[in-house]
Amino acid sequence: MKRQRNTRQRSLVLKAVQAHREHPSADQIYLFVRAQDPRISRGTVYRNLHLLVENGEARHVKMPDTDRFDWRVEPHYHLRCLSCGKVSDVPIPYRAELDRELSEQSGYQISFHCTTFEGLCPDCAREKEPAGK
Amino acid sequence: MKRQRNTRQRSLVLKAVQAHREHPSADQIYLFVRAQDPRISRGTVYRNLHLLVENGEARHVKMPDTDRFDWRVEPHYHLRCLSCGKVSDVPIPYRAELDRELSEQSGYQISFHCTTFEGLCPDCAREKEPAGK
DNA sequence: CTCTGTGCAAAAGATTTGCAAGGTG
DNA sequence: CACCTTGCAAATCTTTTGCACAGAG
Repeated sequence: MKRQRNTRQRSLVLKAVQAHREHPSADQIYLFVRAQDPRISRGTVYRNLHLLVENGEARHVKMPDTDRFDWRVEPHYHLRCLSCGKVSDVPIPYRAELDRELSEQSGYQISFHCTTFEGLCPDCAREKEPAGK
Repeated sequence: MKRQRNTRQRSLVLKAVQAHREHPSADQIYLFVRAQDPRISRGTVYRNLHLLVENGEARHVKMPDTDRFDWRVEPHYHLRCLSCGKVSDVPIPYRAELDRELSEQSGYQISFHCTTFEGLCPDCAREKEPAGK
């Protein structure tokens, strides 16, 4: 593995990821970090985000709109509001046995699985219901 | 709902989706259809793919690399090879009770969930193993 | 005829990359 | 001082869109 250096930019990006609980996008991280270092570039933020993910210090979460990043690295499921796009963690525990089960059935070496629930959050549901329609 | 017309391009796109079992990307569909109608444009293919999805005649599958389309519209899980990118259907049945369970726990109106397993397909696993690391 | 759909090309986003200069170990 | 990193800008890649014209009903 290539020897990595501790740069100011790198640690700013890591702190930014850890400071967010709302599963921020790369661009949100960029804007957040840039508030502390106006010279930082998007390229640097993207490069460092990928490094953090490779190092296991952050997690990459694929979402229909944009990719997001998560300070929680242990496997867990996500919940996304179809209306406002908000992403939250899901209280249902990760089912590792599914990976084993499918490995046997399919012959694949399954590493993990990602589950994302989609629906309306309470706020958005309230907004659409009342009118009765 | 707006009245839709039956155009040659539209049915070509639908047939193209139904002709594929490997979860093709929009661009693969475009190339496939263009072989039959060299004048068709990417815009038209994208527009028709979205219409088919809205009409419930095809399904949109989000993947880490590119979005893909699936002729099977009933809910089911997917399996993707981390090495070659191949996507297959998973024999494990869709668990609708999770949506109900999470709806109660979270207060969201959950519509559905997507699960994608990732790992090495038998071919790619064989390619990496033998040398014994 | 009327209005949806198409083709083309430009626009839009998000992310990646080449390169010279900078900064870390 | 070697070489990993950064900034900047240009390049990609995928998908979307504006508009005048074509064609389905």
